[in-house]
Amino acid sequence: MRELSIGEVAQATGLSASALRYYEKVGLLPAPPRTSRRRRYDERVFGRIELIRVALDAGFTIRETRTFLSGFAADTPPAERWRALAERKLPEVERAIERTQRMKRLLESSFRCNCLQLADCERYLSAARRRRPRRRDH
Amino acid sequence: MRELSIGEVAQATGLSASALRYYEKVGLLPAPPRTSRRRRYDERVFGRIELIRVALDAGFTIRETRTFLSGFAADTPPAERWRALAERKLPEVERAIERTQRMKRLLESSFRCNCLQLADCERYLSAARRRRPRRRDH
DNA sequence: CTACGAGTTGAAGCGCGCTTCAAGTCAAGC
DNA sequence: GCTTGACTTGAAGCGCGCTTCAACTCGTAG
Repeated sequence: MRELSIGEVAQATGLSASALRYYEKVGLLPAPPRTSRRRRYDERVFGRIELIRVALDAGFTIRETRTFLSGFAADTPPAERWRALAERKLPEVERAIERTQRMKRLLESSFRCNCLQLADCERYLSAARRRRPRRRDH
Repeated sequence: MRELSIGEVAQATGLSASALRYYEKVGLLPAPPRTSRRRRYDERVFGRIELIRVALDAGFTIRETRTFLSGFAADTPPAERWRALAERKLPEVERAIERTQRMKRLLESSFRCNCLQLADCERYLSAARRRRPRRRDH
């Protein structure tokens, strides 16, 4: 079984060496054995990295990904662990979708005003504010 | 025309006083006159703040918002300036939408595997990697 | 006189996922 | 013996939009 340097793993996965070191530091990747301080990976690291990428691509933070990979309930099958974490994550992602869609709508539709100067917009909005109820949604 | 303290403006807009000071520092809000160092706003600040909120809500960064508010082409009407900036911003926001939607799909659909242990997933993925072409989309 | 509360400033901190830097280590090739 | 190049480490930096902090200044009320 061929051993790989960090550079080779980086090359093969498209990640940077510094990212791999970082993943190790934060506990996503197990620390591989070393030969005169240099990391020597074996091929199984690719599976692990794939898992990490899927989790991060799905929007999980490093911390959440670590929970998935090495956290609680090691006896529960991965698919079920994923489902549990995903269920908790979903609302957040859905809010993100809505937010970005709102942003798109705002970009496309806002400022139909005919003001010739920003100052006119400002005066108009200040005046409108006195007539309308104020709302903050955040 | 009533003068307002930073606290009153904060209260009325739902922003924090520190955010208002920050907006002033980065050039989104003009520096109001001061009475013994304290900011004294007049009502027109509300129009300005409304403009800022719309721009930030639409996804513009502080820098872009500043460009919109006080940047180039002061002779061009606001609506047109907005359109120009929005057009440049749209692709980015659309990418964000697609990204979050991909995240949602990943959360919902991934990990249909039947592995009982993560290690099984890892081995499976490492093996799959040897058989399939590798792709990195980022 | 004293205490309080709301304001002031510049600098530092935060969370996130890395990257970058400085300074060193090591093996192989010439 | 010297250079090269890939690696090592811990610490600091980044971009973003603020927040938080320490130390100070005022005006007013009691």
